[in-house]
Amino acid sequence: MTPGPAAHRSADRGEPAAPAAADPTRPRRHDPQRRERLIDVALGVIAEHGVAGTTHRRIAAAADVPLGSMTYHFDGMDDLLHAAFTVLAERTADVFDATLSAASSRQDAGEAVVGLITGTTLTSPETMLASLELYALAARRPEFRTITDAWMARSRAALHTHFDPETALMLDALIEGTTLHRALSLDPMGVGTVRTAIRRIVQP
Amino acid sequence: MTPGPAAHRSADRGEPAAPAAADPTRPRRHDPQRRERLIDVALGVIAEHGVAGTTHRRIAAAADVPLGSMTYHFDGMDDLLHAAFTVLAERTADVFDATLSAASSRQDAGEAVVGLITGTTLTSPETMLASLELYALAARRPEFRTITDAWMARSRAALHTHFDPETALMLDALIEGTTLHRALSLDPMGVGTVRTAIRRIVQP
DNA sequence: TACCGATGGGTACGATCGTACGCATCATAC
DNA sequence: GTATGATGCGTACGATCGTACCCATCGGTA
Repeated sequence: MTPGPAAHRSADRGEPAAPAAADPTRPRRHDPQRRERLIDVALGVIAEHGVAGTTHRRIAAAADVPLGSMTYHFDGMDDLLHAAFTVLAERTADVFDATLSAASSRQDAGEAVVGLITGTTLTSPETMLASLELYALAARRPEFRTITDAWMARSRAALHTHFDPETALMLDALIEGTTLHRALSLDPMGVGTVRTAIRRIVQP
Repeated sequence: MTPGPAAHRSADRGEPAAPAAADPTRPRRHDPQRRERLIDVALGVIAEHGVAGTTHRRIAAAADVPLGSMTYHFDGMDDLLHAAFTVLAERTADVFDATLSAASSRQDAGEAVVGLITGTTLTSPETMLASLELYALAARRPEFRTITDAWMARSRAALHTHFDPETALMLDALIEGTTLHRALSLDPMGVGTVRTAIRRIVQP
């Protein structure tokens, strides 16, 4: 047995297999980072097709790797989803953290939040779509809750450096609802309204 | 051809079929409302397994009807999802409408919103889980947007009778974010915090 | 340089799914 | 009472999926 990163609990079926007549036009590739690349591609597939439409084959095709590569790098679909959503949460939280820690005043922080909501980094279609899928998954399956918990904890901590705990909680909820509505609504609320909402929530 | 409610664009394969030797212990049932019941059961299945895990067989088993009944009453999976989510949105909006129209003052309306958020009707696990699935689906597929659009329009209209348009928008977003966080968080924010947030948003 | 484990690559298998029928039987309109 | 269409029921088919292999071939280390 060849234990890959995602070691299988193997159970031989003792079957023959056709010789792997490698396509000469497609030589073997040296591809470190393949796992990381697969996670990236997986996030795109999740955003486009939802968890419901995310399959090993679809990801493999999108990443241009053979199907077998999926089972080598990931110990099943759940492991793949967990890895992908973890990356999503960490990336997003990193941006959130960095932006907020760059703010030097309470007013700056408020405006930074407005920028995050109305900007295109945190609320890109792909990020929003994948986040929604994560929420739906985490709400149903506790083993994915750790991802959202850590994410929310980081968000609150970042807000905490500028606002009192209760305000941070309310602000976090407002951010969530605003980004969600902006993603779903045909005519999303404008920047001015977002700014007004933030100001009302953070006032002493 | 027997055109059912969900007429098939039939294409005969000209195959024989085994005689339907009905199980004598399970006589044929007279079951009007079956379609409505299937929609109800489908919402439960969606909440429990997500759209990803929602299958005709699973719903049929949960509703204790034969598999064939699914294709008779619904013209495919999308039709089923559309019907189920439409019912979800209308039911939820009905409760929202009724509760808000019962409020006679601005203060009453604010307190009614607090009650909706912290109560158990609008934010039951099943409703929240199914709603999240709808959001994720609608964000990705425009043909489901009509459901969320109508839902959001009704919510805003209901809030509109008590608050100015901009406040209604902000309040709607806050409600969304708060219910979402309460559903995902391990220790959801308390009633007091919710009330404070609502008051801050609706202040003139 | 000679190994050898880590990685790349192809494919088969069993399970499950959506769907489409064919037939049986009831409710209802006449 | 009888015809007839709506509805209930069971099952087969082709597609697709997750997964588990087997084999080939590199890269790094001894």
